[in-house]
Amino acid sequence: MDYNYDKNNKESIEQYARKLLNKSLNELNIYNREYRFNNKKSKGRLGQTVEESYFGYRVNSKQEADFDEVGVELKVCPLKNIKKKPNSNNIRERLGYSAKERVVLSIIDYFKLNNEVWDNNSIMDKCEELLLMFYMNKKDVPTEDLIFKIISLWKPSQQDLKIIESDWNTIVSKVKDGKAHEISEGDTMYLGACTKGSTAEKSKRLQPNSNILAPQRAFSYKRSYVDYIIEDLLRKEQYKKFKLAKSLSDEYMLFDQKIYNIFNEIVNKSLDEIIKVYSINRQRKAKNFIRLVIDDVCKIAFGDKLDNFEEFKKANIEIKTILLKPNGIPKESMSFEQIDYCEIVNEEWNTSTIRNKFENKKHLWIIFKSKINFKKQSELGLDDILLNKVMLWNMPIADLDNSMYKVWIDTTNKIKQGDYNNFIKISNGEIAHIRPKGKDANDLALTPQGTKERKKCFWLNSKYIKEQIEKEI
DNA sequence: GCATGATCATGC
DNA sequence: GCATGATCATGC
Repeated sequence: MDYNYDKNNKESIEQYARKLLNKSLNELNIYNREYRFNNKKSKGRLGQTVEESYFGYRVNSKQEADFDEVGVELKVCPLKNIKKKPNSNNIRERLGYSAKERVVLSIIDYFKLNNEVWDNNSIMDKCEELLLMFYMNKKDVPTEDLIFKIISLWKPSQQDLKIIESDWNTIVSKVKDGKAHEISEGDTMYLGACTKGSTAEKSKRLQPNSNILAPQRAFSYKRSYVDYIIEDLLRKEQYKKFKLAKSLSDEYMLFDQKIYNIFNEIVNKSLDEIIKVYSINRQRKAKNFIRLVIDDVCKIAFGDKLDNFEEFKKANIEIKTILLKPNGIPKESMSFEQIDYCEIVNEEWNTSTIRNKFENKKHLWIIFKSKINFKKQSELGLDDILLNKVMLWNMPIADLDNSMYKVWIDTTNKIKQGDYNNFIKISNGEIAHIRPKGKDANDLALTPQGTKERKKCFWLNSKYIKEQIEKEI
């Protein structure tokens, strides 16, 4: 695994960090990664390992932020479980999460602080924006097995910042008054000055405006404030989960009409021409080359791949490209996702994955047709392949509950009996059949019998697809 | 020439 | 690392 992020891009750093969500370092094989630096092990090992082994930079206590190119400081912070309150309005309480500790930002240099004003203070300069990585602390669990629960960039709101500013001023006043030794965490609201050091006595140091030694202290977010941060991030996380993608429809036109309009402009054009019109740059290498070109077209015409739009998610539309032979029969049958052998045997038809898939799903068929006969597509020139038709399709309920049901029940029964070699074939004359689909013949999936079998999936027969295309006027 | 098994680049 | 969206290869 590489340190696969762009240190000049906050979102890239956050995205990379979020790969650890609900995982431990061990699960990503990070802990066993060779240490990039030969630092002696020190306290706070999880944070250090994240910095050195996961992000690949040397642990420092330098003045600049950890990701100083973008002004983001990394903080790896423990959570603890509290008793869940299922009816709470507070997501944190419902999940039973709480901050185990304050978040320590940076050691206070009393002499430096003595000369600072809020507007260019060093603590917010370094720590205004944090990359927070909260993990669930568990006693007796090795650090490399601890699970990260919340990972996000975060900075205080403008409102909070006002209070943090006032807290900062409270602390600074004491230093300026020669009362650094009297500072207490209780003085302030969100931003605290906590003691830092093995014992307060040992850590005592000089202060600028008095001869009395003061305990070493660090700026920190108080535990109660960290609980609020956690709630804030969990809410945002929920929002992310349910956030709708951007919408393709606008006030003038519905999304399907927009799609037809774009594709109608290139209907009867060859792939070659389409690639030129849209200035697409793509190697003809992948087996789903035509599909990738279509995705490229949509990125240019609509700004994104179609399945990223709100309407495609809401209406559950799947895009399929089809290549017809000159006689109008698709060259290939149409494959779907793998069968989960263990899941399908516990399903009932009416609520089964496959019935759901076809009842609640539409397809956007983008149909090409070859001018000449061919054995394999790669023999064809791109100018032999013409865009033929674009249509939305969904499976008629009668087909679903008759032929498709037959295929499903036969498959399910055979899996239950442990017979993986006699599924329905295309020659059985139903609308679909079962066929392998994997990396290769050794790509196996677990069965309810505990054995492993080749991965297979449902395929819609090419003849059936032809009928469905022609049914459409 | 079709049916079926095998395979592959790509994107997340 | 693996599923996906497809096409390729082969045997009858």
